[in-house]
Amino acid sequence: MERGRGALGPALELVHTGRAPTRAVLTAELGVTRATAGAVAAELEALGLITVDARPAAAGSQGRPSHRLSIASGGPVVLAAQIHADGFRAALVGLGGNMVATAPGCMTVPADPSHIIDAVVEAGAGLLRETGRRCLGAGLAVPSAVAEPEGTALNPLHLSWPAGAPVRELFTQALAKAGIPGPGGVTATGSTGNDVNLAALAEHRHGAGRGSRHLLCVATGHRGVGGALVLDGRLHSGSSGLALEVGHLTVNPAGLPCHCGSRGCLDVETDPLAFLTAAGRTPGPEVSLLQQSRDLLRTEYADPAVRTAAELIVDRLGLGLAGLVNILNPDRIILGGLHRALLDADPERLRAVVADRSLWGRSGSVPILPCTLDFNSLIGAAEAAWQPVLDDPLAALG
Amino acid sequence: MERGRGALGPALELVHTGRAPTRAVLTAELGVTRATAGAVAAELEALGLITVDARPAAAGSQGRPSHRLSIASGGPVVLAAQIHADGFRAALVGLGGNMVATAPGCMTVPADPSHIIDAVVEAGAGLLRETGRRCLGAGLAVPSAVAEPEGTALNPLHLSWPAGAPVRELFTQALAKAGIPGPGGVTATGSTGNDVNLAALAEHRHGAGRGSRHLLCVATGHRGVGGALVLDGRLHSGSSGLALEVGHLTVNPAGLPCHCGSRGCLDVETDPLAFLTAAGRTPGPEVSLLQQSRDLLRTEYADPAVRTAAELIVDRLGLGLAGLVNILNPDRIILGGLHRALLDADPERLRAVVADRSLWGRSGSVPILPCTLDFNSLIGAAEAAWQPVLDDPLAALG
DNA sequence: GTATTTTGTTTAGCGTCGGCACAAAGTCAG
DNA sequence: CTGACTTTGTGCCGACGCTAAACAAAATAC
Repeated sequence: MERGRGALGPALELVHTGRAPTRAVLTAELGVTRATAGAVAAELEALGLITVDARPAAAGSQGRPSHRLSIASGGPVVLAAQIHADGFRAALVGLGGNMVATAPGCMTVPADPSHIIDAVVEAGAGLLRETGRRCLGAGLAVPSAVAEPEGTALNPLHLSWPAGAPVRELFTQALAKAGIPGPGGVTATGSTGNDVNLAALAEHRHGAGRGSRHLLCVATGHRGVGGALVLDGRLHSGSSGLALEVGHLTVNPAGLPCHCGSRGCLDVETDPLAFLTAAGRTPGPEVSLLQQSRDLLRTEYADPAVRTAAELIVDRLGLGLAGLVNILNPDRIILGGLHRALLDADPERLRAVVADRSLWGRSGSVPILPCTLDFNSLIGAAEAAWQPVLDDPLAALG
Repeated sequence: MERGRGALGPALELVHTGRAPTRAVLTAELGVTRATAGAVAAELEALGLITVDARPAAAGSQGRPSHRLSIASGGPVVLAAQIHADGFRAALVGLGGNMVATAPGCMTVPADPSHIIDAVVEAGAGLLRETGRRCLGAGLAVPSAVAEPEGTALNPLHLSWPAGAPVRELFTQALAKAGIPGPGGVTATGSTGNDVNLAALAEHRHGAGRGSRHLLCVATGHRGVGGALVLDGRLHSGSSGLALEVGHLTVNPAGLPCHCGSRGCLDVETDPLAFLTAAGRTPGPEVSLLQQSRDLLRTEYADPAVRTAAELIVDRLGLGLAGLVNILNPDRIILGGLHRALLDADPERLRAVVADRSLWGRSGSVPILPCTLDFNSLIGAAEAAWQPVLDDPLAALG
């Protein structure tokens, strides 16, 4: 009677990522019969996850007009949270990456991981109480490499946390304490992950990475460079969660010494501090280095010193990206943070450097694109939290 | 009636890789019921791919003794071939990596791709006539990067072929001309692939890589360094087959210039020529550089000059491997060619360098192992040819 | 107004697998 | 030797998830 259990997850993912506006394209995308696609859509609607419009959409073309599929409003949400150097953000996120509610965003120095994670979860619990929405899971992004499968933060550099803080365990405990219900009525087990990884996941699902099968994302925030790889729609974080540490590729053999023991690493040669220094500016303490760099690029790009500095950083970045292209052979590259701003400032130069310095650059260069979600690891944390539901909606909803 | 169609492929793969000696462990590995595992085994036996021993194996433990599953002798084979600088090899390979028949191995300079591929296929056709075995597919390894999905050899450096030679198309045409039957009675479409990639596949299925989920292989033959990555049992060759070009990581900033435009690349700093030069030896023309290097390591490692040279190369190699560990986070590394010999000469030094120079070396170092199949790309070509059968035995056998 | 095209639904049926009872073939304890 | 136990293998049935095919619906095309 109830058809389409195995295809339920893929179907939900298609609607979730906006790739299945109607049952007709759902049929085509899933490669199943119309009967199955119809049954799957009916099942997802019965679960309260999507809605099928009663009236057909505006026709225009020949044939019977199709009914629009959309994310159910008022449907379940997940708790997404992000911890950064100055505090945290928390939000409820529905399917389709819809922000349902956002907490004010506390600005405090997150000295003790346990305290701030408790606060994050409490903020989320407040949002859930206010909105009365059903919560199916929770995700947390931290600015640190996260070891798998333990879920410990190895280098929470900007947070003055102890290395190896058991972030996932703390998060799970806090969720249990706050009584946040998760899949199957049980208290949710939270997902946690490296923020660049999660931001890349967000770009893949809802941003510039949609449709890519081998997506490489590189970004620099305040200090250091982060990378992430999304293969066939799943984050590739290596055998223990520590892959894509791209910051220590050598891009300037005679360059600055790096804490890794080498010199001229991508990490220290292409971050905002390197750019500001190259442009001859002394960074001020008032706003972030990233903000100062962006402002400089926007307002003073005509200044030869600024332009030369930008080109220098672009050349180094291009060298690093070329190295990554040689190793990973992605079909798309998305840049965030300062790298995105540099790409915007002079797209052709960066693409030329990458094509020139990668081995197979001449036989087909990789598209290099700016991120479209501003590398939003909050959305990414939500994506990670939705993953179990996308994998098996029935099991996740009980 | 006939159960176990979906589990047929995974079951065959388990027997093929020697991980399912009996139906009982097949049950456990597949995560199905005994009924299903039994039906699957019966089906595979009916297809002539495996045999179930009539007599139970020696018991020893409590309970009903189990019957041994093994690869059917006299069963179907695939044609595997390898082209190298001095000629080619061709063989018939059964399931389980069993060499069934080997062609004498022509030693001629492969000037024209079309001619040598025709010769390879002719040799294979001869083997098939002699043995009368059924052929289910064919695979060819070439010492060059192979672009996907076109199947063209981009840098057949040692072969004096034109860059971009359509290897797969030539191979497929030659197979059709020779009338080599493939899956479903139709003429086989051949697989072709980069030889290091295929050798890595062989190591994963039948060698030191068995059971690894994130396997990195690095090897140097005569000149240059090749890499390959096997993720969850499938070769990862990137979006267009050009991934894992690991030869141009910088490992010696002040080093030799490389044809890629940089200097101090892994390619020119850790290959046999670099080793021989560092040891103060003038390479002779009689045997290959790889052979000379191996001999030197084996017979004169006591000589301080040789030992120092080896340590120098090991240090550079360790730096390159550490860079790859930072990016790929494999759970195992397998070395071949000279790199394998260097590992054998001083395992601890290489492991220490990698642990020290990789970011997370202290929190768990990667096992670095020598290859056990001598990086046999012939077996790897066979694995690639078997893949369709392993994916769907029924479809492949008609 | 009828034909055509495309979308959606209903019904029947089939293949694959799990569940369960049962049978088979060994070890173990006495 | 005998019976209890443990593990392996098989037969039967039903549930589930899909396809196939016929039918129905709603638009455009002429």
